[in-house]
Amino acid sequence: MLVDQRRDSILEIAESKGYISLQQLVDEVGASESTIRRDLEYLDRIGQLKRTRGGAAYIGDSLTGFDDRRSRATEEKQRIGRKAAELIESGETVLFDGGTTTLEVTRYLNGKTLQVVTNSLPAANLLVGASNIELIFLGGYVYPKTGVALGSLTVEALKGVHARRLVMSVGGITEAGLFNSNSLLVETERQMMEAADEVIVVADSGKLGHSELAHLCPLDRVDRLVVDSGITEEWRRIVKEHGIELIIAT
Amino acid sequence: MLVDQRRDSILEIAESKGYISLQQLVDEVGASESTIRRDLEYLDRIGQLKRTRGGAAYIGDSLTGFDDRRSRATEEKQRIGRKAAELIESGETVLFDGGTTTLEVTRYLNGKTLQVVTNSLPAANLLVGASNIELIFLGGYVYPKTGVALGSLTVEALKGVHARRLVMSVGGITEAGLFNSNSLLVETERQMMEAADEVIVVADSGKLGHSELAHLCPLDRVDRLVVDSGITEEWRRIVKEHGIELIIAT
DNA sequence: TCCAGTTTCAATCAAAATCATTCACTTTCT
DNA sequence: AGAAAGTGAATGATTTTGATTGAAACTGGA
Repeated sequence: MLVDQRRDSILEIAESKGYISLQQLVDEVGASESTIRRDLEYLDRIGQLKRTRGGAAYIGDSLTGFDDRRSRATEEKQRIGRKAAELIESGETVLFDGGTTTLEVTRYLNGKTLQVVTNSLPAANLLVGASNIELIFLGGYVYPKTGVALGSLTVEALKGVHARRLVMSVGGITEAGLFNSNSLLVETERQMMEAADEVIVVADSGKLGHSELAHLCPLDRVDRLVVDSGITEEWRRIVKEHGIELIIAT
Repeated sequence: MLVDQRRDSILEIAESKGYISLQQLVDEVGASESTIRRDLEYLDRIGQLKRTRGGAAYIGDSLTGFDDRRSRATEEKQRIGRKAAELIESGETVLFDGGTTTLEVTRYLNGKTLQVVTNSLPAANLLVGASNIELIFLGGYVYPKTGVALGSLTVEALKGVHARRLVMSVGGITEAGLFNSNSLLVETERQMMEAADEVIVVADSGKLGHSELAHLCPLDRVDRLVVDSGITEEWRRIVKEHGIELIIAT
């Protein structure tokens, strides 16, 4: 086994368990104690591991902050994501905004050949490796909490873009329309709606009837709404009255 | 068997396995150890493989690509990164291009209050959480291998940007100037140089004397060069002759 | 607290693996 | 034929490895 190979496997084991004892590594990797010792020393020196007495601890990267949102996505959001992804066809250009529900949609694009335009750093991370996806990132001021690019740079970049569909999540929906918590975000999303032929809103049913700080647009700007089965009869009626195609993820 | 044929098959085997030992190659290819050795040396020199003791590692998008947690930077690159980070002062606006050495610089910005502009997805991931850093991402077509935004969208976005310093890595440096492997990348980097007052190039000493496909700019466009201590006497002289401040990371 | 027993560590060394270099031989092209 | 380039084997140098050793750091009981 090659040196780098061995060190990679040490890192992998360390990453999966968080902490790993030297003896355990000797057993699993199959090298001598001395060698493992030297490897740990090296990996500590280059800052990949923290050497401790009797073993080593993995140093998590700060960017894992995004990753653990994956686990926190509820089953509903996943179902909504899968259902919404079915609406997207190979060969299209699709716009994705930030938001955890939208992110779930990108997880289910597997295999589709797409041109994806997004201002969401987590979404970009998810898609950048995929060989069949051409990824265009909308630059701008990156909002620290959510990793979404916003502001005038983003709006300007959007003016040069046109897409078949926009997949968007919102903070709240009332009869007055869609809402979000941040006015910069709303400004960017408005421009996204301009740039897309069809607007698909993904939202869990808890968002219905809930309003937030900034008003985004009236309901009839939405073409399709993907929501979980918790939607009330009344809201089904309202949605239909506004000419929105209602898609329920079961 | 023809030379190129043999080298192709080496690459193929390396790609499929990620790592490959020299002995394994001797067995599978059927050439002598010396020949394989020479082939690996060649393939390393032209940047298709990374030669390691006992074998070689494939360079490319066989894995998820740029996932920086897995690809460990060498000690040299870390030292260069730390040294270059010292050149940056709180309160400044700094441009970072893609590249693994540049990425190392961003790791050592801790504590500094900065406005950071970058087209590198890995760099953005690293910095997005930092409370004292205002992050502006330059959008564009995201190049899958490296996670760097390139192309006309990026160039356009750069036209609206001005920064105190640019930190840039390159593929090769000769007396004719700086080189990189990708002409789209070069185009973007040229615009970055336009947008910055001071150009800092970070490179390990192996890049010196090495040329690549696309010519970026002549040497005298560089203000400072941060390099490891492996730099030869001759290159020290050349660098100084072109009025570049040489900074050696020890 | 102290002590004895245990675990872990750093340093050292010889064996093994890998490497760079050299050289004789073959092939290819002029 | 003769030069140039490629190949494979042999050589000694270098690096890595695994075992050994005594020192240092922990542990639990008195």
